Amino acid sequence: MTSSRATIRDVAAAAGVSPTTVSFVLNDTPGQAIPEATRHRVRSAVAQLGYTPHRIARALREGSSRLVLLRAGPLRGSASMASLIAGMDEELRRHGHALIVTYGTVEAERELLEAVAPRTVLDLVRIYGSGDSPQGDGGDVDGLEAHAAVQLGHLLELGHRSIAVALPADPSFEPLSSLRRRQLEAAAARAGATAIPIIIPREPSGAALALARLRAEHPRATAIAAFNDDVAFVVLAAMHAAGLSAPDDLAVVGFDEGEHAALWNPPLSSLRIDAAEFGRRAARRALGLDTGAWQRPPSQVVRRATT
Amino acid sequence: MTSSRATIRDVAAAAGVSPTTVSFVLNDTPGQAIPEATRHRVRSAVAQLGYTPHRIARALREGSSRLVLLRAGPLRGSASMASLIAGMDEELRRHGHALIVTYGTVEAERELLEAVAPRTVLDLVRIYGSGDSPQGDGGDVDGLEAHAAVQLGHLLELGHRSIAVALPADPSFEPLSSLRRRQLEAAAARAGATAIPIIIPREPSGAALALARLRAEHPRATAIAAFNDDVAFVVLAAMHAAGLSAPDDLAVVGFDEGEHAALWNPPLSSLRIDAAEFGRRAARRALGLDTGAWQRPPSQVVRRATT
DNA sequence: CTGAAAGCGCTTACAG
DNA sequence: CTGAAAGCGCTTACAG
Repeated sequence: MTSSRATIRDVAAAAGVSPTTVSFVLNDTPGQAIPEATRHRVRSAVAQLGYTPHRIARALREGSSRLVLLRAGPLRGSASMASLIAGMDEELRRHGHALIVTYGTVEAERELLEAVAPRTVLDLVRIYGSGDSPQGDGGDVDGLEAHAAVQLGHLLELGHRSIAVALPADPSFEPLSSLRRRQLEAAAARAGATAIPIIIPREPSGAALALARLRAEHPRATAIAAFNDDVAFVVLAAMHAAGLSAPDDLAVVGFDEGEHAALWNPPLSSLRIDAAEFGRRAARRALGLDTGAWQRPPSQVVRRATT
Repeated sequence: MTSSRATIRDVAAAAGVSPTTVSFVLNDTPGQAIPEATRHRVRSAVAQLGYTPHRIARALREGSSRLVLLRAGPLRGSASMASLIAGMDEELRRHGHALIVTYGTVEAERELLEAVAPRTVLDLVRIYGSGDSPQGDGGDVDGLEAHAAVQLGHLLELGHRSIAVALPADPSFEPLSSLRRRQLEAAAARAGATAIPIIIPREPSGAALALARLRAEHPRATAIAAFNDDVAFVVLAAMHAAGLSAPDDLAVVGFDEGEHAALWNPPLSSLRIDAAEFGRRAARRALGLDTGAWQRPPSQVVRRATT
């Protein structure tokens, strides 16, 4: 017995109708008046034969696959990626689409695009950075801006008024790091506080220098809001080397809490982001669906030893 | 001017031949005696029209895409993944294939498989865990086993003879963690040393308990070979809490060095793995190509403060 | 040495 | 209410 997969013709034969009718029933094609009895016969045949449409054939016919490609870019390793992807994947699947995440180079992507012919290509930095509500509305914004406000809010509540914003030196984080800087500066200004951008290189010597300069030029700075946990770790290492400790000399808070924050010595306070809802919304938008009422993205600072 | 993409018929028309001939030339179909002059005409037309074969149509005809799907599984976040993927991607691309890496759930994968119809599905744990040379040949093995031997060798060279093997408690690391345990036990036995497997939970209290038990039951143990950097970090945190320090009380070495090893307090010695060559070989094997002479996978311990 | 024809499995005007 | 036919863009027996 050869068990090659059932085709739409097999279903048609089993249901005593034409492939056309099967297609109409399966796709709920609008404008067709097919009686419930016929629909039922078709569905039974589908179930019985275990028929599932051939996606490649459909893609050839329709011009593209029911697939969405998500370009992770520099956000690749970020902690909230997992929840974002999970949310997006779930929502996409609910609407018959599958998600492909790409981490690779530009050349590799060209091949991939040709091979899978996705319906949509999403750029994570773009969607995460911009959100879909009007910009500059004074607070009820989404995506990264809201998260940045929560991170800063933690420091503000603790009484800090002069706050350094620690950005990575690695240029591959652009345009994300500039965006963050602007968001934090705006949020600080709204609260009557000061944000001081500083660049933190990964190498210990460079980091030490950046830290020393901050201390010298801005002696009133009492806290550091880091671009992400990794930058916070570099800052913490530089502070340790300089005989400084958190939060006494400088409070430090991370962003997009990863699994190392709690393990670090000292344990790092950081912003925990659940991006699942954000992923779901991005998926709906990509499919041209209504995104519904917006809820603030859930994020909160988990306070540990460094603030 | 409509710029819909060129098809094989357009190329055929431009070259004054049939689509059949174009296909034969483009695919170097064996057994066809096409004169160089004709081939040249075809290639010129291809270049002039910027023709590139429609991958979906080809996939429908051939039954599968020229695509390889790599299942990352629990190795998802591992540091050597990036180099492995880069090597695999490069080699695949050289042979007209593209790589898709999947991190998702089983349900999501089903959809994806249907949608892209990959030529091959690779399971990273399986290929990484087993390698392709005969097992148990006493050293000239590849993949994880060779790496484990290098990690242990570092401790052996430093004079350690009773070495704990710190494994994660998370069951999702199976069967990888059992495999590693066996590899390390075998390598230790060959060197006349002892390997002591211990399970390290992620929670501080559990980790502290595991550490205390090790100290009590195996007072002669002087070193710990960790399953990966994360386990090493948990161990280091537990040691710090217990007032122990590395390497004086216990030497600690990580595995598959990530970006946090150097930043940690204290800086962690760890095994650095370059898996690009491994990825290239796995790609060749997946395509049914000769894998060539094997070279030991490059890995080395970067020594820092903990050993 | 080269081409007409069939067919991969769908969807969708079009006709009745 | 339903179906025959065309066609998405390829590849590959088959025939000459």
